[in-house]
Amino acid sequence: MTEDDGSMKFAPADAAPRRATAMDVARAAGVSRSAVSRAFSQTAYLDTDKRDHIRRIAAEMGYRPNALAAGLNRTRSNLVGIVAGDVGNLYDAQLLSRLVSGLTAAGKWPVVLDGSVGADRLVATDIFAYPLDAMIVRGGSVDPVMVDTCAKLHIPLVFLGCVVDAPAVDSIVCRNAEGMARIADLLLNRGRRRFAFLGGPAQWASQQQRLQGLCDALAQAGLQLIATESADFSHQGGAKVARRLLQDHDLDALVCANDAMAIGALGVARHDLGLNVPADLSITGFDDVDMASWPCFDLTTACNPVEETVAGVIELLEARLATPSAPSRRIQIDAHLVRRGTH
Amino acid sequence: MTEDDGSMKFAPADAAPRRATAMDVARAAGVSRSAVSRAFSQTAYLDTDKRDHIRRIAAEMGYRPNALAAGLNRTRSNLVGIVAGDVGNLYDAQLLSRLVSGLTAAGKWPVVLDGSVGADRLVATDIFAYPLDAMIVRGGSVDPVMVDTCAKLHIPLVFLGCVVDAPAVDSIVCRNAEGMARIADLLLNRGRRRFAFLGGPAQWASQQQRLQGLCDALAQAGLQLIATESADFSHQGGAKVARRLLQDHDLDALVCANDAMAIGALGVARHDLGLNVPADLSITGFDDVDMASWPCFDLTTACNPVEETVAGVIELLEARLATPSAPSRRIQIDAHLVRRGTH
DNA sequence: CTGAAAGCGCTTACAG
DNA sequence: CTGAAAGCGCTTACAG
Repeated sequence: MTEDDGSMKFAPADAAPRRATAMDVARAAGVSRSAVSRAFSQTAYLDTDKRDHIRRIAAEMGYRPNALAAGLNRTRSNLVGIVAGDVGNLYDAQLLSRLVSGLTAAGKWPVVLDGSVGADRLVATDIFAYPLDAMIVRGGSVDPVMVDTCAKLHIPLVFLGCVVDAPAVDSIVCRNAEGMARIADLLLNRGRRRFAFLGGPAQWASQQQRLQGLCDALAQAGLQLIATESADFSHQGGAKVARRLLQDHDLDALVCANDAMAIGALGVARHDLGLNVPADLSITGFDDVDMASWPCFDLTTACNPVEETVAGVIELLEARLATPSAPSRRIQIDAHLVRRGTH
Repeated sequence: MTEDDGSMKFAPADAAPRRATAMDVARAAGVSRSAVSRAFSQTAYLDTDKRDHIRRIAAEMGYRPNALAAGLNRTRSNLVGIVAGDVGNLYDAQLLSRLVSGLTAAGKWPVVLDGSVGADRLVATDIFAYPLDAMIVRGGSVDPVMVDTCAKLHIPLVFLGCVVDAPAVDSIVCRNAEGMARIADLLLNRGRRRFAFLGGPAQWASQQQRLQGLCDALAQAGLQLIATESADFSHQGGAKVARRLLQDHDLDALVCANDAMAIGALGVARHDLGLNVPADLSITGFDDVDMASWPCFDLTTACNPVEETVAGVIELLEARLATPSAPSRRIQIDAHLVRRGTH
């Protein structure tokens, strides 16, 4: 009964309205489809007046060249996958956030994937149906199935947190052992002798390196760890295991594999066990997340610098895209000591 | 000099190796391109043996249908933009993380954008060149330019944190005023009378509603706020402004607009000013981030439930995609009281 | 300087 | 049941 009836046959109410295409703009502007395409190209020749005219009409119609269609003709999609780490982990959350900003600034669009589902399931999803320019994986251990899948699809990989030896796979890692040795030396110089290590999950390469760095530094001083236990890198897990360690052993230094667990341990030591940190006991972290500097924690830790890491990822990415066949690279980042109030 | 010389003319070392296409698989399997396409379609007819044969060869070659090319023929790209909030903010970080998981589970791939650059700049980027199925915006206030841009491109919008009245734009918000009234009632019942409000940036709709809810509840008790100040929703900002408020006024209740600021205020009150919380002073937050439940904080707050919010976003999204022309919807989420140790 | 045409990799009516 | 062809929206040699 309305005036729309005629057209409704062709455009039912529930159809998604179509986005304007170059053809639509060409018709509206009275030019060819090619001219519209050229109006949005940096390199193509087109009369300035004509270009302005086309762009004005396009703006009115809300037209933008469809990147998916354009991508078919190009070699790049500008889409980059990020397999996020455990975002409950504060360091991983900060890293992800900065990575998103860094990639955006580099002209790439980050498609964020939930790494907690595991590589097997990830590989089975249709994210690999998209011609990603690269995949960035944050994780503590290598996923061979991920490496294989990306290799077959010619998707360059950047691993963030562990080293992978495969063609077109680059890595960026922290010098964990050296960072931990700095912490150990600080504590040894302060006179600490009874050390325990509160570690993370064993499959994390960084966890093993941090433990190794600690053990080596202690060995040089003729000491060894009194106890070693593992938690899940979380605040809660750290608190729980720290309680056991502190109750079962007479310690003067509790070295934790990351800040979140150290902060959990700090709460247990001070509030539950009534220990005086740092008078009776040193507690240290690793990473230097934002929270470590809060006055209520003031945590002594080793800084795993996020900005530098992200800059490294971007550098690896751009080099790899420029030269797909280049040999694999590994960037190592120094973790410097951050002396605060808990050692 | 090597046997490869002949082919190198056509494939220079630095060209990105090409991904296998349906044509490549067709040749290898001795079938038509159409057959390959059908082998990967749920609905198309294809002899079972032939399908198995094609899929086996495809697996060997690492072939997957290119989603970008397929997307040209479909109405959906399965790409969804997320304009992330301030990820330094713990609540926003949790929300983003859960949103990524929720969208992935719903078969959508989240492209994460850095909201801190501002809508004007975002709209100018070429992310809108991609035919996004939808855009999810986390933010405290409306960006008209974002709404206009999405409308022209027929990209449905979901606002998360403020209500927008425009066609094909849905919203999901917390019942901020009611949540804050619950906190106020709790404190009034406990006998508090001298209230101050530590708010967030004025342009955030949620901030205004939280303030309003507090004022109304106080008015009903014949009271009004002694002081109101604003910070930036951060821990550090909250600490700084809380110090001023507590030094300048004789308060028995400091109501904060979010948890991060409340935790900052808690540190200042207890450690710097030597106040006894909750004996002398109540401090409350809003959101109930993970950290609020840590024993060292044990913050009384109102829970702004992340899971429920994410479920609501997904529901709005799916309904909108199913019926693009449906009237705009608004979902409201209840913020329930979480009584802990700081009131 | 600009239009018509071919091609990017896929899907899907259309014939057979 | 399956192949050849048209079309999705774009870019870019190729002619003019």
